[in-house]
Amino acid sequence: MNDEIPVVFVVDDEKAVRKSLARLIKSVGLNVQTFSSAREFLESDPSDSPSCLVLDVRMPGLSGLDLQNELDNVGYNIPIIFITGYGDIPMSVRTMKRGATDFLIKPVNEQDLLDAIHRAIEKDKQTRRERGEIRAIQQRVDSLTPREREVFSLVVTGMLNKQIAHDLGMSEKTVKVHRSRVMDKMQAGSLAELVKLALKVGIV
Amino acid sequence: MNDEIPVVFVVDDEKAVRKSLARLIKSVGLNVQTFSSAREFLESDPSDSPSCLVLDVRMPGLSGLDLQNELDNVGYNIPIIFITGYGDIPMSVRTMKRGATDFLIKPVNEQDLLDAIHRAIEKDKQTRRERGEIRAIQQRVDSLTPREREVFSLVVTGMLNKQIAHDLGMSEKTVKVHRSRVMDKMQAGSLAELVKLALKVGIV
DNA sequence: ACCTGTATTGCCCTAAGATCCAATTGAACC
DNA sequence: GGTTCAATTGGATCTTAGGGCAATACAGGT
Repeated sequence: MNDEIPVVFVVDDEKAVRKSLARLIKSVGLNVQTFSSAREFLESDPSDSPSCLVLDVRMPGLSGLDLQNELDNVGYNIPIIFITGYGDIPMSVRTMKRGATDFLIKPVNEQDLLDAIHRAIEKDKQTRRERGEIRAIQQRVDSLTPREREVFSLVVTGMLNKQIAHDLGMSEKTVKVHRSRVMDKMQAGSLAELVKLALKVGIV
Repeated sequence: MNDEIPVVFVVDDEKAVRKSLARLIKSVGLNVQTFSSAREFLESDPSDSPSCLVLDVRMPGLSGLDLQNELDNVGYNIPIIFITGYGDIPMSVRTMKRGATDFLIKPVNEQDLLDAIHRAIEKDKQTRRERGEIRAIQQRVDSLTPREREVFSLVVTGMLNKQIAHDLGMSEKTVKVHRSRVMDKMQAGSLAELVKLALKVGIV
């Protein structure tokens, strides 16, 4: 999934710009998908391969800024490279503070854009790697029963079985059984590993 | 140390700007220290209290951008708010990518600047908290003897005393002694806590 | 009624970790 | 030469953790 060919999404209302950007991006061996509006992009299917978004700031209908907000709201955080012909400093600063990876001005320097794209793709690969790992761990957590989850969260704070048993009002033996299942389901070979897994999914 | 009154450093070559910014910042109860050049700021003592830097981009001698680089190189990462009368988009983007917290244009809107300053101060407080914690943990690690450190790093991977003893060519008994000292010196009440400490200082 | 998953507990036994006491060796330092 | 510290090991004891086997209980679904 991560070794697929990266895709660059281009959203611009001018057909000539789309064509020229697509040609440039294809020339370095990357896949391209173009959209003539933010709406059109929002209605497309999220990509499974590493990707980034090259986005015109000013467009009829939803602007590039609107799209950035919208993607942020739905939690689809793809690296965004803005390109614009009219932007001002406050606009560029706002988008950068919201997490854009770059902000280029038209006419865009080809090498600058390609560099930005490569950085963005790398960044996306990295976040996909991390997310994938978190998801895998979270799935294991989800497979725990309610009781197992309780024991889990207390175990990783360093509490002894005895204390956990007292806290949850059960016998020490029961704690041991749950604890053992937790280690199994979480695929942890040791308490140390279990703690690391817990930290990665925020069960502190 | 963190509950001291925050300090805002102002670096601008124009005296009038310094005076006006200082007056504004003082008016909301913050301390101010002004500098007429980047050099002057670099030669001052780093602050112990939460602080941020309000920095003019264009100045004779070292520019604001140069100062940002220099501070980055020496690892003094104070939140920086740029202000400028002449800046362009690429410049603002470059500084933001390098970690500036804001980039405002002259004449600066007073409320915008104060908002930016408060955000920057909060950010600095946060990084100071985190750094302080890391430093405290690192000091404990530094108090470990070489052998204890070795045992430490193996313990937090989840290895058993027996395995550690074999790996390091010592008896299991010796491992236990080192391990016990590690728990003591690291002030960890349990293996779970020890693992958390190890992760915070990057001993994975 | 029957089966499954979850939760619970008891007893027993082994392995592992924690603690306390005690001792030896070598290197560094005064 | 004496002191201090790091590293090492042994023994004895106690506490924890983990696993096996067996059993009870309850809820939901077929």
